[in-house]
Amino acid sequence: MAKRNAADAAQTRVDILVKARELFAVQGYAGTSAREISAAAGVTIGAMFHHFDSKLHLFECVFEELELEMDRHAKAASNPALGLTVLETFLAGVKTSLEFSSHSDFHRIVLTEGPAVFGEDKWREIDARLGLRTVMSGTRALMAAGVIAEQPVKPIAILLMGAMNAAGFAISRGEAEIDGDALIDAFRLLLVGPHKNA
Amino acid sequence: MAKRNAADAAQTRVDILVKARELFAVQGYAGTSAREISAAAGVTIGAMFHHFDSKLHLFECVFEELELEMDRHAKAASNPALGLTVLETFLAGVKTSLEFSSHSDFHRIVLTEGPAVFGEDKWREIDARLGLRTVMSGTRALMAAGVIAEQPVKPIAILLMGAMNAAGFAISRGEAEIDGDALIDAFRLLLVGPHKNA
DNA sequence: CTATGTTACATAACTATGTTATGTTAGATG
DNA sequence: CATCTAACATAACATAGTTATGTAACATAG
Repeated sequence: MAKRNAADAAQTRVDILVKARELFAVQGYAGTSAREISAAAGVTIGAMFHHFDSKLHLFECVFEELELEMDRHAKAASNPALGLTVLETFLAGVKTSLEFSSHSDFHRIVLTEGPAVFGEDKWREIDARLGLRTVMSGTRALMAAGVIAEQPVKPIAILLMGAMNAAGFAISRGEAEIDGDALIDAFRLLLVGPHKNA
Repeated sequence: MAKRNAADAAQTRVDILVKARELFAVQGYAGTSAREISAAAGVTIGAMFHHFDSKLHLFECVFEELELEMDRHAKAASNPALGLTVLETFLAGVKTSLEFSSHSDFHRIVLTEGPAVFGEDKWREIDARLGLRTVMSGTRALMAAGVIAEQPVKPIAILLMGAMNAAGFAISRGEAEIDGDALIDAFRLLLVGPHKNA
């Protein structure tokens, strides 16, 4: 078969993206060959390279897709919900992002493969552009409410975002003693300090 | 030339390790070919594969070397120094580990390439075995001293270790507003909370 | 409706890579 | 001195990403 219509071609492209995502998520970037992806998608390598400039470009497209999904979830969660305190609103955002970080596709492709495939600088640039702004705004709210001490916002936001990422990693390991609630509790206590509880 | 003595062979092995470390640190694992390493070390590929089973094995050896260096530094810093408070002793440990995380070799090879090359599970296993115990013991000291709230130690230790890693990443980027002191200050305020200062 | 061009693929060749198989030689050992 | 083995070198191999080339269906112009 050769050229069908534009809709068919778009479908082929989607098929490739779907299979690439599945394989990258399980086997990683280096562990997945271009031929394996094209075979899984039911097309030839030539077709794949017709739709994507390179294997790296294909990975970028899968990566971006996951980023956009994450972004959608984060925006939904950062909605200043009904009657929650500043702290609990922040923690709700943390919990959502944390759940997302533990999605195996996102975790493997964005968090693990991303830095090695793109190089750190480029990856951090993307990560900061996407997530740090949200965390910084939440952090400012915490400071304004007196939950955390007044201080420059960026350093503390970096620490909190790092803690969130680490929590996502920890959850995805499925280790004993560690689950979302335990980490959220730890986050709450970390922010509130020992003086208000006990 | 062929077989010299055992000392010469050991030197050859070291030469390969040194060059592999340099190249992996700059170009990453996938971006560095075995032939490039052997050429840089002044040997043939055959010689390289005589000393190391595979490219992965060579990477493992470089990785382990960096881990041991880190371990040595961490132990030196966790020495309960003269007259420091529990908090300041903990922060001194944080600062040392943070400085190390910003070493480009360690950062690239252990923190960035490691997870992608080994896979996350194996990498986390190594990371936890090496670092988490130290952080947990420091965390216990903080709790005993009343600096942070009484709670299960592992979740909070995971968050703190994640924050430390993120701080190391941030520093290595050389971004404006961010340096070791700023992050240590943020760490101090995060632990102490708003109630003791101001 | 036919001619033409473009798009969407397929096939196959090219190069570089990790790896392995096969030498070859110098030093240790008996 | 004979032999064995360790320390290399050389070359072949399979697979990877990539590219060049071919081909057929569809859209469009006339």
